[in-house]
Amino acid sequence: MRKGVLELCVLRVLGRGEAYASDISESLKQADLLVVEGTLYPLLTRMKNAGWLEYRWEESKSGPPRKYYQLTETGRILLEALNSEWTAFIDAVNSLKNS
Amino acid sequence: MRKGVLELCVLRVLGRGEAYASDISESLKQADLLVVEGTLYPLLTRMKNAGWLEYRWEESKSGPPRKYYQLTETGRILLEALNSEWTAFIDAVNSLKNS
DNA sequence: TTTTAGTACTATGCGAAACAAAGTACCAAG
DNA sequence: CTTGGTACTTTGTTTCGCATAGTACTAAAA
Repeated sequence: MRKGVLELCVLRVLGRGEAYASDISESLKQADLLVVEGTLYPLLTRMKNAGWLEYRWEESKSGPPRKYYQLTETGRILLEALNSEWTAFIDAVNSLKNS
Repeated sequence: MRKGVLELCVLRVLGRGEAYASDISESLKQADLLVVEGTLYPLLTRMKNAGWLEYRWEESKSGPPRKYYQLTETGRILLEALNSEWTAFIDAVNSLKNS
């Protein structure tokens, strides 16, 4: 059911500031949106390749270095666009209830 | 973005009474949800095979006979379940906005 | 009567997305 | 130097929306 909406979710999370995969995963989890590694990592790569995200490496004290992602200008514009699309979509689906 | 939600849409339309493919297509179109033949027919077949829908043939005066679909009991139960899932999902995604 | 147009359903194949599973690599503690 | 935890990568599978082409039935035009 959530297919295609995860992009919006990731954009919304990153709209609050930069984060690396585990941060994002944790945010989604707290919103009751469970996303597994095999979904999140390829998704982030796709979004980066599309020019919506960029990242910088940062060393970690407890493990390998992390990719900290943040929105690009394009990503910010897309976020606004998807926000509108999302509300329009909800309205469309909900208009089918009853009547 | 609408992946996996089309099922719910079709269930909602059929929740209002039996209909054949073109009826359903028209209802979705009026809700601003454009669905093409190549999507709708396989979807109806999948849902029928899953036991959520059943159909009866009816002759038409202007063309080949039509499959009039209606919800099965299983389909009605699923509709209720997906309605709940849908609102929960909306809440989850919207909880990511701001904060 | 044969052809054409419109409607309804079927069949095949493609591409993208979510996911599972296994693997690589880095670090710290024992 | 092995073990466990963390972070990212790679590969393959399944499902779903969609495009495309095809079959079949009816009615009206040529």
